[in-house]
Order: sequence, then C-alpha cells, then structure tokens
Amino acid sequence: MQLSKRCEYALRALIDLGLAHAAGRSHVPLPELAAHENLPARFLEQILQELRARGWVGSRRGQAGGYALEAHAEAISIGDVVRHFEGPLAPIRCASVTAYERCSCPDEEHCGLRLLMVEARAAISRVLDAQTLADVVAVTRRTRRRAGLDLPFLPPEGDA
Amino acid sequence: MQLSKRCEYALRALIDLGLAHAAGRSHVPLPELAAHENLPARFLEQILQELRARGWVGSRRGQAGGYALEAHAEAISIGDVVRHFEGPLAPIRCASVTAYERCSCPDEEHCGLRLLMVEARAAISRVLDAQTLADVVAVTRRTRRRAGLDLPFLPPEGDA
DNA sequence: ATAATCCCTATTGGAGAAGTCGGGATTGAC
DNA sequence: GTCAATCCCGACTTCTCCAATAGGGATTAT
Repeated sequence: MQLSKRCEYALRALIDLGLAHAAGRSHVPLPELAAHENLPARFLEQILQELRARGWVGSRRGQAGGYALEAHAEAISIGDVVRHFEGPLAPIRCASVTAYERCSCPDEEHCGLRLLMVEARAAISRVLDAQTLADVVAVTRRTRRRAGLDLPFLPPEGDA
Repeated sequence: MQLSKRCEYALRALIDLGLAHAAGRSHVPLPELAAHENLPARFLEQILQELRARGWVGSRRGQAGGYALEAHAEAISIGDVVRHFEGPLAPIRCASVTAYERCSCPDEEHCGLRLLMVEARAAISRVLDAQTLADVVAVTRRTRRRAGLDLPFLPPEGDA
C-alpha cells in the first residue's frame, strides 16, 4: 500500500509551497525547495513540472523566479494528488468508485473480498478526500508554533 | 494504493479454501481452484507455495491431493496477508506502526503529512486488521445464500 | 551581459510484476 | 507395479515502472 517517492515528494513540495504562501512568500526557487526537503533537485524538478501541467502549481523564470501554488490550497484535496500519481485509492479495481473495472472472479456481486475492499477504499477516502492541502498546511503550522519553532519559507526582505 | 495481483490472487485462493473448508471439503486441487477463479494455474501454484511456506495453507500430493487451509480461518487476519505480500499498510514508512523508518524531511515530528498518513494507516488497519478470513468467508456464504445461490466447493461424494 | 532560474527531452540502471516452462517427487487407484 | 494425478522446485522471460541523472535551451531581473 506504499506511495511512490514521486507522490510523496509531490505532497511534500505542495505543502512547502503552501507554507510559503501562508508565510506571505510568492515564489520559491527549486534549489531552496530541494535543499529544505533533502531531495534530489533534478528529480524534484520533474515532479514540479508535472504539478504545473496539472495546474496545481505555477512558476516564474529568471532571477527571483521559482514555484508557487497556483490553485487555492483549500481546493487541492490530498486524495486527488494521490490519485494523480498512484491511480485509484481502492486496493482492487472492482472496489473502486472512480475507476471501477470488472474483475475475473466468478461472482463479483457476492464476493466478500470485494465488499471488504469497498470498505477499505471508503476508509481511505474518508481520510484523504476530506483533507485538503490547506488543512495539512494548517496542522503543520499549528504544531510547529506550539512547539515554539519558527515557520519555514519566510519572505527574503520585501517579497510580493 | 493498488494491491498486486499476487496478493489479490492469494486472498481469493484463501477465501476459496475457507469456503471449501466450511463446506466440509478437505483438499482442493490446484486445477479446480484455478478454473474456479479464472486464474493462470502455474502462477497461482507459485502463490499457493508461498502461502504454504507461510503456514497458512497445507497440501497433499498424489490423487485426491490438493490444498487446504492449515491455520484456522479466524486466526488469519486479512491485514497480515496484505502485509506479507505488500509490506506495511502505511502509505509512507514514517507513518508505519509495524515498520517505521525515519524519513528525510526536515521536521518529522511536526510534519502534517505524516500525521495525515498516520490517520490513513489507522483507517486501513481498522478495516483490514479487524477482519479475519473467517469473516470474509462468512460474508460470502451469507450473501450467496441470501441470493439463493448454492455454495461452491461442495465435497465430491464422501470426502474426509 | 550575466547569472539565476525554469523548461524540455532523453537515457539509465535496477527492481519488481506477472507470468511461463521443464522436469522431479509423491501418492492413490487399478 | 504401473499409471495418472497431483504437488514441488527452480529457472527464465517479458514488460513496465521507479528513481534518478544528464544535457542543453529559453527567459528574466539586475
């Protein structure tokens, strides 16, 4: 049930951009993101391009360029990000809501396995589809603040 | 979040063996299992060997041989079967209970993503770890009976 | 002009998924 | 004792995807 690194890094990058936005920062350059998250820059770049193509992230070139959230953080559901990188949430296709596919078993309708997996998929969806990027960003900010830590991605002297 | 075919077939085979047991059948030969589930026999065989090695399934050779449940169906949790084939239930390692691993992010403790994934893993576990093979078999039998269908894997004339 | 940035395409190395195949060892029935 | 059905074991293949690396082009603030 593991997520791919692509998906994990994508989520981490989105959260960072959300944090940056919340901190009043506009664009964050790739090197800074990669350094902050300890990720290979070139690989992360690929992923950010994918997020851009998908419309979740915007970019600006040249000096003072970088990446920023394009969509509203409240409009990005974690479930959808996962779906984009991993496909359907359901463990087996015949239990999927968004990508149902008939399975090869003799009696799908009365299959106990399918019924169980429908429950599993519902449980996953209840967590991942209910939470938006904004929620995750908010939790991160709150817990960090409670611990007395300062927030990352502060603007570098007068940033619009 | 998809399960591999290996894992799916393993679960289907286990359920079949559970149904057979419940129907008073002792051993079911591979060809019958494969035909009933529409699965490639040779591949399914591999999987059954794996289930046998793990102690969930027993076998008998020669004529009137085949496979049968070795463990009690109530003792086989679906979550454990999934874990055996797919690894930890948690979407990311730093959210795993049974296979925790530190992640490369700068502040794991206050990471909103991790907290979310801990919830996701809990939700999955609540479904898959709570259900045993016996439960799934029972559901299958019940729903089939309600629909007026007869149960599969009946003993072939006086089977011990 | 220049340095920092994003943008695009290709390639690689390795692992794992999903099977396939050939042949050996047991066992029950006749 | 033979025979057919069955399990047992290990190798092999084919394909896809993952995770990452690499090279070089376009854009933009200073």
